[in-house]
Amino acid sequence: MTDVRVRFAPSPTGPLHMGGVRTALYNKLFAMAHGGTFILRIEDTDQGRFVEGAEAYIEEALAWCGLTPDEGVRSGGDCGPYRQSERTSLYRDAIAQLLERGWAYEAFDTPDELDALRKAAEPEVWQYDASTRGTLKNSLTLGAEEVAALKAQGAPCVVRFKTPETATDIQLVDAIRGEVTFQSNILDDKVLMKADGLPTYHLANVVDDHHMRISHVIRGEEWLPSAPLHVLLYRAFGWEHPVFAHLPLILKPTGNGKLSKRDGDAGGFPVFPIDWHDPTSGDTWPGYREQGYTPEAFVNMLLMLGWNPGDERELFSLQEAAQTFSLDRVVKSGARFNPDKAHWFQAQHLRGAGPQAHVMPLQAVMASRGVNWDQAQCLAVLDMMLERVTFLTDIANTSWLVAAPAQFDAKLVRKKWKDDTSRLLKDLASELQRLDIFSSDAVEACFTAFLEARELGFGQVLLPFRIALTGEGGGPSMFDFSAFLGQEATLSRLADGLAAIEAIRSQTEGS
RNA sequence: GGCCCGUUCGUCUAGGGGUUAGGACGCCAGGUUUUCAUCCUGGUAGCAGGGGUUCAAAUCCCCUACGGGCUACCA
Repeated sequence: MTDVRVRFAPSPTGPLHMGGVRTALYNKLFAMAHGGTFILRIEDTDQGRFVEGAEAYIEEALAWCGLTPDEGVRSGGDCGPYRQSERTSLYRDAIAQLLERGWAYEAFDTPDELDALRKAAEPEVWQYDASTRGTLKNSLTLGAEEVAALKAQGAPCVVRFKTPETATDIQLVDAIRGEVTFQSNILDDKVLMKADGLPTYHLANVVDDHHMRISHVIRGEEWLPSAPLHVLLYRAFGWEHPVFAHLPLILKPTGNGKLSKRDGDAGGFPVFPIDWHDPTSGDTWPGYREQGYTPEAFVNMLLMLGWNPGDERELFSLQEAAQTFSLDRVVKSGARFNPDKAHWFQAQHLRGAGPQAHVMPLQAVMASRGVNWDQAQCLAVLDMMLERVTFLTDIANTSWLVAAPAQFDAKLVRKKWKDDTSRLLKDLASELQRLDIFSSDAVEACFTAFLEARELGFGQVLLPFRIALTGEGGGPSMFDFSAFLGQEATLSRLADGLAAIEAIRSQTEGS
């Protein structure tokens, strides 16, 4: 096999969304699996839709996901420049070649004129194609002098592809879908070069893929309809076309259609890998990174949305995935995105990495909230909490970890408190006060002895103890948590908690 | 409208002529746990419909329906 070279070619018209990230992922994985090269090419030929910051966003998002390109604007490489706006001479040469060989022609029809034609034809669909081009203003119908005159006047001019008049089948073998056939006569004469002198996607794409020696074009299904045009273009140039693989789309979790950026709002999930600050509206769109997802979890979730290894494994690192990834195991149908499953992947990756792995990140998260825990404290908290949370931020949001509870679950208090409960906890407090070493084991031993001496069950004292210290009925081992708080804080929380709870109880009785 | 792609539990999917149609998420139940969560065990639920081909069809073919994409001087 020739060298595998694949590219991800987004256009900097806005933030990359998760569908785009998945396309990049599959490209990267395919390159990794074959010892190939993953290229990032910026398709910035539409100056009208250019968005400031979008290119930087793309690079940063890919980097966060671990999908760093081997070649690209930042990474460099032999086939640069990697921005299409910097490759215009290549496209001009290509156009000259096509014009010379009769595969393209110049057209002078204005957008308004074409719009009018389309309007007039309604409800039929009007196309600029082999059947209509003979009646329009182009270098095929106009004389050479007239064309020259128009150009001399500076009349706007585009170059269109001259689709073959004779209807033939255009067949291509898609690596995911198998054989796909199109009738050539349904194709229209696509604009290859716009009036501003910049190429359209079709031209730039084919020219760059050829010059960058791309072996496999792995892209979204939305490109399948233009694949026959691309095949024709390769033929016109006399180039061999790469292998095509059209990926299924990611669909909305509910309702119809492909996932779009507005869906996140309604569904309460991010659509973008990292936060996007829209420079024109000033809006911020949430990203998976800022939601607390680890890149490994995010990428794993994306991986399984349209691909599977053929066995029952679901949890993969990038390297593991690269070892089994293949295009023929990509699913053909669109995949509805499921936020619940994204959650599950995150929880799996969080726990799978173990407490130690999250010490520094947790320390940073806490610091950003004004809580300065040392590494030992972070580790202790992770040991207690990792299996109870999905995100590290869930820990930061657990307020009783940092401060005595401001709220107590009144219903729970009413249910669990007997008349002697507070008395018991006060007795327990004096026992705890006597401890010289306040470790988890020591607290547990003290507790057990306390219960045995009074012939009490765990539930009668432990749950009230928990409620007094956390305000809630669930959470980690109270022995661990007491040790984490330390003797002084434990006792003061207990005393304050009891006071607050007594207030609740007397209120309840009074009403 | 036209062209192209697709359709297995609610969702992601395995299965490609003979399977009790498998797994995962979710949900429900039980167990473990001082509690919650984790974990374990079990349950729930599916081949879009109709015609063929075949001894035999989720699987191959055709039609229909439905879903999706494209149909710009956007990518």
